[in-house]
Amino acid sequence: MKLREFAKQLGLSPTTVSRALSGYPEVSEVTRARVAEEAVRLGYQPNVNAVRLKTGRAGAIGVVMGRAGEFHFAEFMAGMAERLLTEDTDILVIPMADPDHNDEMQLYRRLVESQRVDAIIVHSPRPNDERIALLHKLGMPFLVHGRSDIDVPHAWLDIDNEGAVRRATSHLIDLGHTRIAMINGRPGATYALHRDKGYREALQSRGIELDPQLIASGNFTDELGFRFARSLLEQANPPTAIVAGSMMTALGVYRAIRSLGLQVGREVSVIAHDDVFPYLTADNMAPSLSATRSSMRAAGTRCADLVLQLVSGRSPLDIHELWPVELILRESTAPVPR
Amino acid sequence: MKLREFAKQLGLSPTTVSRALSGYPEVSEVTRARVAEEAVRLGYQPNVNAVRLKTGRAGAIGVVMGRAGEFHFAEFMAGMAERLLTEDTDILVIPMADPDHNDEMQLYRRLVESQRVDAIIVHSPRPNDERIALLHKLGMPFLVHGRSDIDVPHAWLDIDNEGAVRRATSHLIDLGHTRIAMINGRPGATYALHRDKGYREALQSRGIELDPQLIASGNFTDELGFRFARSLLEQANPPTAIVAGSMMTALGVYRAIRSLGLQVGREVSVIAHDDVFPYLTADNMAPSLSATRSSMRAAGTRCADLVLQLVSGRSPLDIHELWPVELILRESTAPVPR
DNA sequence: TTTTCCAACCAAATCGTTTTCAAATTTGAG
DNA sequence: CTCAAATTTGAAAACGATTTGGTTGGAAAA
Repeated sequence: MKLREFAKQLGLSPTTVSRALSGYPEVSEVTRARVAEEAVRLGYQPNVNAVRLKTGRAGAIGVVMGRAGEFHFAEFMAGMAERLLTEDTDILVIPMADPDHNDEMQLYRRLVESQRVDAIIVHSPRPNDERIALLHKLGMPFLVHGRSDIDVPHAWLDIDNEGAVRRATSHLIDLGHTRIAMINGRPGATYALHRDKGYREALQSRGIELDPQLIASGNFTDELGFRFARSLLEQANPPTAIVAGSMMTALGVYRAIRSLGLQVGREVSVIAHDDVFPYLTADNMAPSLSATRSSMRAAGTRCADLVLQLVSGRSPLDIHELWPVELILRESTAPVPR
Repeated sequence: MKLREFAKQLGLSPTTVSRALSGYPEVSEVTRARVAEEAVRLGYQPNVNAVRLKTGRAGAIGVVMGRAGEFHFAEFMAGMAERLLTEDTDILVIPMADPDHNDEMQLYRRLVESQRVDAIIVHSPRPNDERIALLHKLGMPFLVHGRSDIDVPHAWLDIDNEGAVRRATSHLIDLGHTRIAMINGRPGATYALHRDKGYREALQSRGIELDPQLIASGNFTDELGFRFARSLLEQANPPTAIVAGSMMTALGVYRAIRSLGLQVGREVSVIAHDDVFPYLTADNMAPSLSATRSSMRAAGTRCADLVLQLVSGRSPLDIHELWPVELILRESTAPVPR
């Protein structure tokens, strides 16, 4: 059913019908009601492609998906989806070509030029992130999920990674731990730097010297958690506490501790960062896992919301949200054993 | 840069340029080369929305995302993305409104009518799935990831859930187990039925009577695995083996077994289904987990491939792929203890 | 030399909307 | 009751590509 026929059936012009449906003021309320009603009855829906061509709006926001199947991704998307449900906006998932650098810029450039999206969400930015510079230059609205130091105005939403790790580490120090290991994400991303900073500050402010051996970084896999924790615990002068970057690494860490006949929350304390997954909860681990917690899903919802605001004209300059992270203490943390 | 200007700069008509770029034969090779080259140099890219309006192709395939943040999702998508990278096709993620039924049908109907996608991938179908009937009726190309008994021709790709569980169960029986518990997915989906069937058949063919108490079903969370395994193992006449529906439930099952002072691969054997996640591998669990394995990512890639074929005219009637599932034995399975 | 054919190109119609500008109708003031 | 102002409606021009149905000029055939 096209606008043409639909309008004819109503005995109106396409103009009026279009206006009635898009809520323009210059159409009488009685006509509008009739049009709306008949649209439902006859099942008229404007052709998206025509609308998009005419208005120049793409009706979609783009999310570039990394190659490594990050398990955060689904949650973030689910959050976005929740917000966009009522909106007439789609989520476009763009596969990231190669980890190769040049290619990635090319990808963004082409995405912008193809006009398939009204805005883009950039994940895991680096302190000096070219993507941000590029998108700014190209004039494409975008929201950064995470933070960047780059000297280009941009909207962002991030969680307080630094504060989270600082508090986690501090709390372990309060419990008497001094040898505290830390598993970070892949180096490069700002959040990894922030976590590192939080960790260092906590140690420093309490006069504990940093041992570089106690820091690892890499993808958030259970394997990383296991290998690193295991190798540390086997060494002389092992850590008595471990700050894990994610739920998955925490699983590996738990396993490593157990595999050596030690007990989590006894010989070794563990705190992890929990993005809140429906299928794997910190509370359910054994012993239950103390965690810094921040909902990935909520972040997705809010990001979608902010992007919509961006698209409808809000300045990126005043969109800066730093979300606090809660520290939830459970059984995996205990005073350092004497 | 629009076609108009671009053509003018080349001293050609829009017609010729359009044809040159879309590979039509009635343009000389020398012109085609020149056009292609200049397009890159001047950065001309056809406006997607105009192309879509004119051709009626949406240039996207739709994936409806369930509300529960399934962790499979990201892997499947990553697989799709891999295939679509070189194609000029996007992935459109459609949030599923409500678990409410009517609403879901409405969602699909509107999705089709809005012409935003050229094809749809339907996940976790039920034996008699209305969505399939609807999409068929509406003439929208679609691929079912999973199987359905519905009497409507459709393309599908599925893994051999029945065979997988049959083999897993059989193997446990070979090891001497007779009380074998089974954790299934949410009832309703065909795959859950298939798994159930595989389980029952294995028992029956070996003359073991089925105990309904030993079967649980629900979302694939670690919590389900834990609660169910724990409650069973505390009962009189506990199972000596457990078939877990997913990696996450397996985690819960491991935890339950340990929490009772028992050992996985000693007192209790475990086999799970592994969709192959980069961040959580069966091999890394402790003890390493015997699993029926089938790559979700590979399924995504192949589904994308098949959908592209569907869109370009291949009949859904001869697209039926049943993937075998490997059974990989590791340390979590052992002969029943005497 | 004339005719036919083919390769290479182009003008203009089209896809289904939105939106500008103008016309028709209603309302309200005098 | 008239006329201007305000309210509703419409006709037609976009939006930027693809594609139908021609031209054109030159080579091959007659």
